[in-house]
Amino acid sequence: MTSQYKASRFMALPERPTPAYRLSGMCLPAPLSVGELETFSAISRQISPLRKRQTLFAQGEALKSLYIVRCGSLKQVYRDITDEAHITQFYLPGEVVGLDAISTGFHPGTTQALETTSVCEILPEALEEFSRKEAAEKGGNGCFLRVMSRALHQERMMVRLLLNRTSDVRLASFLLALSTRFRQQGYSPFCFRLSMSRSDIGNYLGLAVETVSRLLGRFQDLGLLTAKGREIRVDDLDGLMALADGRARQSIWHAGIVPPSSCRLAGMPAH
Amino acid sequence: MTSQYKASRFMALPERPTPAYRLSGMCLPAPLSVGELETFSAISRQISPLRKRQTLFAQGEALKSLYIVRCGSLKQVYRDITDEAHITQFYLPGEVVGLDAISTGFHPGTTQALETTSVCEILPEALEEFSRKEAAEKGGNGCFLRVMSRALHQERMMVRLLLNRTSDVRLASFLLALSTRFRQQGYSPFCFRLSMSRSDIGNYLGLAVETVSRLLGRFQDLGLLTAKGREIRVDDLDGLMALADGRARQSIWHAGIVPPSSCRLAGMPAH
DNA sequence: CGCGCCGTTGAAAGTATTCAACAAGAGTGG
DNA sequence: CCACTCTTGTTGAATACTTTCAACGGCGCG
Repeated sequence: MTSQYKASRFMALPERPTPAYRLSGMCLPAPLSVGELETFSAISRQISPLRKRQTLFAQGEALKSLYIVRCGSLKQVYRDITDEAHITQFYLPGEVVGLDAISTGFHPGTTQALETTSVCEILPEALEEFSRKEAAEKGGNGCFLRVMSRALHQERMMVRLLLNRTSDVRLASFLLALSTRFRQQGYSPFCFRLSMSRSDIGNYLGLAVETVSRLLGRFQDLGLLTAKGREIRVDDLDGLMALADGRARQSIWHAGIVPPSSCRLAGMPAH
Repeated sequence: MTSQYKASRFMALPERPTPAYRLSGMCLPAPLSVGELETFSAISRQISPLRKRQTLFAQGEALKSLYIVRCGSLKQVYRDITDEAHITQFYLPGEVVGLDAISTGFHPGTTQALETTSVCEILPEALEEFSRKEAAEKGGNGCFLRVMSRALHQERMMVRLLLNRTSDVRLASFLLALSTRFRQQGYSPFCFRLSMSRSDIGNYLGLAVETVSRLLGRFQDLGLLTAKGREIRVDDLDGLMALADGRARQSIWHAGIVPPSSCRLAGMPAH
């Protein structure tokens, strides 16, 4: 492990690429950076908020616009020929929705609000105009391409995360990704509310609902977090990260139930 | 099955999007269409062939160019902090290599030839020039964006394929994808040679080597194919598809060993 | 208030991995 | 060209992990 590079936690830095990847926290797409968000905001317009369960677009619908999530969250569901539904992505604030429809011009999956959600619409005309200008100025490596490339990279990391990893690593990674996202949005990374059901999480991570439930219970026993319905409080972030990175000593089922370290609640609001 | 896109069996058609997805065969990226290939050939130049095991670029290297595979095959390996290697993609002829490096400007994984392989280089200057022209003509939905979007979509399908599916479905899908690719390249879809080891396949599909080996043996017992080392002969394409689509009657381990249907070798050269 | 969905828990079953041993092939050097 | 060695592939047995099935409590919504 060559050491010439310092590992940034979740993402290679442009100036100094991470030579090896940390999988934890790769469970969700990264939001746009502040600069990108500004860029896109300039060419987007807000549309009326979606209510819970309302769809932004349905599978098979023609691509009209791309969207950026402002607040709230959505899930994207691909339905296959056996009529099974697969949740392929959760979209949180700052994320671009609809990129996977560009190739065919039709949305490959239904996208649906998990709670009251507001999104901005990027009209195709505005995007074209923007691309034209951008291309003229900077050549092919536009902002938009970078966003797509990042999505591709992250989807690849997701595959690897889900593929060889055990259920506990997957769930820990997912929770960490959420925690990171909440921090980025200025919310507490320790206390948050899941907008998706256990069943959605299980579907997304390729686990049975029962497994998700059991794991949450087990995480709680281990003092990693406190879960009450959809409210999550992270009690031991380091422990959760160790688990997600595969650095955990052993299977969580064999681990004795350790009393939580005294410092774990430091600085946290009691919920 | 029109068409403009040959792989319509696995891909939504622009005129009539498939409302629901068939996962089988989604194990590999689709090659460029004939039109796209022409477009990119115009701005690319051939470089000297890579020998087996030679790398095109290493993880962490700066993105210099994109590449299109002409003949042969490569594997892309991401190495994570625990020093585990994950094969994220096999690149076959017609596929664009390096898209996932655009976001950071550095290659997230090492890409290495599995056999003697020749690739074309798309120089960044040429690509920029091309993008500029394309944007000026058609706006933002350029050829290049479509290629990226397709890659994203396929990576997503890959996740779903690998996530809930059993090992037999995964391997059958992978073999079918290969078969399809060989047909598209004008080779026999029934007889081909795997350029990757069992271990590579297992890594890519998230299975232990032993499992891959056992499954190939079992497929053979079931009369689906004949495997001799890395030479594969598909004996029952429909059966393999049924398996990949999850339409198979039951677990392959419980299925009795059926004598192969009489027509299964029709039109096939004895190898 | 009742119904349906969501979440939890236990027990049984299945599926894939790990470990171990061995066979076969490819590459290397004498 | 052959012997040697290391990698690749195969097979069996034991183990581990996750799912499935089943039952039940709770909550929200009509």
